Amino acid sequence: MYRTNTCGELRLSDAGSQVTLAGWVQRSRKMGGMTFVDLRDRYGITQIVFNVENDAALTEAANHLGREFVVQVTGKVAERTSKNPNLPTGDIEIIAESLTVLNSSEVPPFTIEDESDGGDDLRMRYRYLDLRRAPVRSNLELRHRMTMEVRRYLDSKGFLEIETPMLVGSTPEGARDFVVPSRMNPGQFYALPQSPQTLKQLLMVSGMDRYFQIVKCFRDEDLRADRQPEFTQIDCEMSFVEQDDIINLFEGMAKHLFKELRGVELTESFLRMPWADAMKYYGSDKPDLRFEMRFVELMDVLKGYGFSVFDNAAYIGGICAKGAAGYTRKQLDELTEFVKRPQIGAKGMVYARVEPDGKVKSSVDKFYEQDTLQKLREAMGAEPGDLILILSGDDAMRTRRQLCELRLEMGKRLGLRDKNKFACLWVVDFPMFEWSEEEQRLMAMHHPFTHPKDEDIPMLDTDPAAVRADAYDMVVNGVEVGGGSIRIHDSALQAKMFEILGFTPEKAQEQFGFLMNAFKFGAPPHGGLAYGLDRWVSLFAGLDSIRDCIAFPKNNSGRDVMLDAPAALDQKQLDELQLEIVKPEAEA
RNA sequence: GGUGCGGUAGUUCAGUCGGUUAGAAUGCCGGCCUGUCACGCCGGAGGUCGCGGGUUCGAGUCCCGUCCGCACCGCCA
Repeated sequence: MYRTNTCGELRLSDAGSQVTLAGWVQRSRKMGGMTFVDLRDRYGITQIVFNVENDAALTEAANHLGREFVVQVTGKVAERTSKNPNLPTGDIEIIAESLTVLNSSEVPPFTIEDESDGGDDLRMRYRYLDLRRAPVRSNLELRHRMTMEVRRYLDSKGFLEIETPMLVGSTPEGARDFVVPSRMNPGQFYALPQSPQTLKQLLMVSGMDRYFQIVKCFRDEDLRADRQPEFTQIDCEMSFVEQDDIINLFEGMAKHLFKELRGVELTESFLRMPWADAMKYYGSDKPDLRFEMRFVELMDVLKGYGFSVFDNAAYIGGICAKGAAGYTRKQLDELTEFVKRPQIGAKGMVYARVEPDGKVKSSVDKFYEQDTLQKLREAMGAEPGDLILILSGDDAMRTRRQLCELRLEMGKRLGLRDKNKFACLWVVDFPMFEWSEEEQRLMAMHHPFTHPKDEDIPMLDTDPAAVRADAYDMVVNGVEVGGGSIRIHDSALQAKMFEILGFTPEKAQEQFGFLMNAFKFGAPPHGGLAYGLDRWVSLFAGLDSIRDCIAFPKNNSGRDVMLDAPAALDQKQLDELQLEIVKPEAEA
């Protein structure tokens, strides 16, 4: 037996008992005649004490322990003469009687402590060491508890967890696929699923009725702090349901998770905001509602006074930052620089302070009389001490997106984006399509299996761009944590959808014939939703990047720096797969 | 595909206007120390300044290219 106890469980009540612990040497402190060793495992840290008065040879052995040595220690639990209130085990220590080095260790390349001295890249290279650190481990523990709670909740609602294949066919719509060559079918390729979308719909045709799966999905697109090429979805589908049924059930799950994992009791129903409102008032389909600061459109108020920037604008919008009238010229210049950054792209920013006496002082005072500025103040609902920030532009949608960035920045600066506050909502009534400049055609905004709103179906022929869908996203603190839709279950409507998306009937049959065929055999009305597990865990743990809750994540360029993948294949493997690497001419 | 920031000791970083032997902290090694828990004290070792080229009497520093990392835009049905 390697151990009788873990390094996290012994307390004062255990004093006097003989125990054996095993773990890693976190650190040792040599005091001359005595040596303290902090022994660490998954469960905590326990102090071991060696004393020359008890055993000189054993103490000498302890003095040669290095960081991260794996050791086994037997001894008596004793009350400490000086306790450490920072450790759960801080009231006791183990008076060592024997010491076995189970394995030595090289000096780790970074310190394995809560606050490591290692940079991201180095820690990823040695991720197995990084995972020894308590903060990283606790993220994985939270992730584990989350999947357990998801299974518990969905099982209680009658859901079946069913696995779907990882080797599937490539789909033309949507993200790029990771592809896998087939040795037995030379020249042909599987694709890894971007999501089990069509398969779960087929499970509904099979009568499975309530399905879920905690499943890896793969998308060969560029990465971000919140985007990995492989990520985990909580993928769900239900039959004989309307949008409200799905929203209610998964809102229930969200509340369950908040309660179990964060101890946050959410009693109110989540706000349901039409997509058009989200864009109009927040410039985003995933508004952060931890703070209000709604957009106010100011075309009627500010246009036509000779300020050409506004007079020529297709959109003028403002936000009101409560209590920020004291912003200095430097701070305002910083904000102007912020919105002018290339990735935001605004031309400039107009500001107006409401002074204690109610007068409005703006950066465009020479164009506007005080009574016009008072109309501005009224429109914005601004009070003395408030700061009004205004952006304008010749493209309403683009200007709203810029204003959205400014709003989020102001929210951050005013401390309104508290990681311990949670604002949940559903964004509903998404447009069915969006225009793709690159492809010069309509693309499905959600996916091509999404059911249009019944009342908008007639517009599929006349004005498809105006058609709304039975699609919904759950948004928490400005993060899209999940989304779904009611699906088309009628093969004729599905065929029409493909037609609008520019598929020929032959192409649609080739790519999605299996689905449309299945729909001919009694497909039930159905719909579903997928939650992004990594994003939920990041949200609950207050992480800046989903990498921190993934055991072995990829870096910014999609590489696994620990495994050094991806890598070239041996010629033998290439031959077997009948693949040929064509090098660029410059290299040949 | 694009933009920005970064790459100097094991690690995290500083390094002025281009100028002597490239520094600090921490870690590591050795010594001292019997109540530490970020122990303390003394001493020591440790550098391809990412790589290649250029400018210059002289480059960690300036220029060009390139590789790598991070953030973002495009992209992500």
